[in-house]
Amino acid sequence: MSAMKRKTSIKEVAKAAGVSIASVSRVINSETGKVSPAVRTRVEKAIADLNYRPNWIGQALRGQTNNTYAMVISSIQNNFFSSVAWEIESRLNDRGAAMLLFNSNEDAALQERCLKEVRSRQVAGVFMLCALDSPQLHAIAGQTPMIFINRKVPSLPDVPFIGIDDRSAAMELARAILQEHEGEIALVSGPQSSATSRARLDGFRAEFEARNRPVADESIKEAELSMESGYACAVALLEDRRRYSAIVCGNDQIAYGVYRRCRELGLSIPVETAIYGFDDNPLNQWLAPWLNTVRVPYREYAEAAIGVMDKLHKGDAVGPTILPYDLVLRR
Amino acid sequence: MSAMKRKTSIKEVAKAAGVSIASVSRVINSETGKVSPAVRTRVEKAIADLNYRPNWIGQALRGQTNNTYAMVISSIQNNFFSSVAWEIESRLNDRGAAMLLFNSNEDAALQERCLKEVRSRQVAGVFMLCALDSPQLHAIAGQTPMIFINRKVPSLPDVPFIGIDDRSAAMELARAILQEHEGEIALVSGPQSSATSRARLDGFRAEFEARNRPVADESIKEAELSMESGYACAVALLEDRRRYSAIVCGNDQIAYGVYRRCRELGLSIPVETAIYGFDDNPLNQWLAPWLNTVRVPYREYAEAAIGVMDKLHKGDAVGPTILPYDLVLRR
DNA sequence: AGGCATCAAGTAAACGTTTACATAAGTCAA
DNA sequence: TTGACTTATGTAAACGTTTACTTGATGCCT
Repeated sequence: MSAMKRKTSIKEVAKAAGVSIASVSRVINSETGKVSPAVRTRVEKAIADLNYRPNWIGQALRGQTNNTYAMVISSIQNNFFSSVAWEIESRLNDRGAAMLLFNSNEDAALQERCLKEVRSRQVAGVFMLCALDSPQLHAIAGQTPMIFINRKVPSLPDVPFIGIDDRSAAMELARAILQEHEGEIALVSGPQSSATSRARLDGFRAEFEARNRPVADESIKEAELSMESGYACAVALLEDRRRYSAIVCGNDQIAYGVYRRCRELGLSIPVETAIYGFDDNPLNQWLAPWLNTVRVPYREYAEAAIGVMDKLHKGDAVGPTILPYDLVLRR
Repeated sequence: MSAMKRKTSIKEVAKAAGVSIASVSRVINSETGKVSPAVRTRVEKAIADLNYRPNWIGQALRGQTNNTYAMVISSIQNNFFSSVAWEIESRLNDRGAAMLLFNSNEDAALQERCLKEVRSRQVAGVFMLCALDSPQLHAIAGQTPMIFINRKVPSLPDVPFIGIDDRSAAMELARAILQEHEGEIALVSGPQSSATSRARLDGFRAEFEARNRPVADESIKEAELSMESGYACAVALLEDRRRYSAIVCGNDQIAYGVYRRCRELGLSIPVETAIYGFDDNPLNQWLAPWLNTVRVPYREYAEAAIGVMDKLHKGDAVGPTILPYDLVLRR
């Protein structure tokens, strides 16, 4: 085992084929017509014999574009996020690009560290899947093409955003909820530091109030974007036998946590208490048929993200991309 | 917006600080003592002023190590796999390394394409989370440190493997199942092209036969490692009112698909039919409390993977790492 | 035959680093 | 004062590519 063979370089291929490295390069980049058939075949044979693959680092250093993108994701545990990441990765791969994955874990310090790495690596573009506001984010903006997906950062209004209209989705869901439920309603929102969570909570409250059924303050909890935190909020919410006809959550992860607590308390879902989420993790149709939610078009997110990135590379100005959503009511 | 600023290079920092690029380099790599305090402060000021970050590509080209690893994962949809990937990513990040993520989607052609990319990029190491046998895999072995996680490739016995003893886990689970269920038992195994799936099926059958309760051929299906495929197998398995006391699946994803079909048929889980899986996706405790499974220690996988990678870099020979598992019976 | 395109192949510079080596300046002992 | 040693800094080569430019050969036109 021990020492690994040094990788073969273009020089060795050139020597083996008895040509200059320039010719090898020309063959690799298949500039048809710039090289004679005889040389081409000899070089191709040498490449095959030596099992040569061009060293990407050399290529990247020479040409200023390196075909590597960074994806900073706030929680790889979240099936919705990982689905978006995967869709983007697969499209990047289709064009011979690759994706560095970083998990910020919804932690500003960790995101800061990730972004420093990203900056060193001179990537061709950065996808921020739920970004937090932080200094390195500003350093990257204007230096590297960047896209915010699913959550915008208000202090960077010029960075292209891809998402849905969270406020009006929340309002539409709220209308459906009021229609369905006569009883009391609880809200477990996401962290108010996130623009997305704010917009959702805002939409819910606006609509509930407009219809004259405001939610009492003690029936509103602020969770983090995790199952654990959703669970903890549900524990608080459902203590002393208080019961709700519907519990509306800031996203699906929170809803999963709430679900667990309801199960523990023996509440029948969705008969006694209905649970509402947000995002529609693709897993729901398999594992959470009890969950009502808002379907966010993750495949279109990926499509749009790639399209916007291309435009940024061409130097075009790009505004926000607001995609349509669907209510998923599984009552 | 339009044109992005060219990134600042070491040369500009050197000019701004009025020193040579060598001095700047020395400051960056903080070789304490090799540079005078005066120069150090001037350089540090220039770095801060210009918001300079060393270009990783230059560093990588010069030193032969580039601090980037590749993770090729067979299904990012699978929460167990993505948890392992995440644990590894986080550990790599701790040491200032980064991880390229590729999704092979359990498709040999796609994996081939990913591995070609990997080879070009001259990564420091490759983590294969469920590999398929393929030519590029052999090209990488012996050229770049590589580790197989959760599934070995028999034709490459010298590549370090990290996993559990699938056969004996399956046997132990089979014993528990026989003890619990008097009625008929069905098997929905994973693809027999995978060594892991083979070992599991083998373990189940061996134990069932040893206890004189062999599974009938028509009660064994071979699924792919997806929820969809598990569903399709369950459709076939449960046609014409045939019913099972337990359905044993090759992994949790398959079990989710089986679960969906059982739900559609109105079977009460786990009373009428119990479902058994394998891996214990971390999501189970939240969303699939009905699932019995084998807990594979994903955190230890990551720990071990990093440790083995370090050893490979030192040139040490490494054998397989077999970790302990737990039965998770939620009856 | 001389001049001139056309074409294939080679030469060398450049990309941003690190680092072995050279140089210059300072310290100290004799 | 000189020689030897130490220390701080600068110079230049190297890493593996791509590509503008140069060279040399061939063919064609007049």
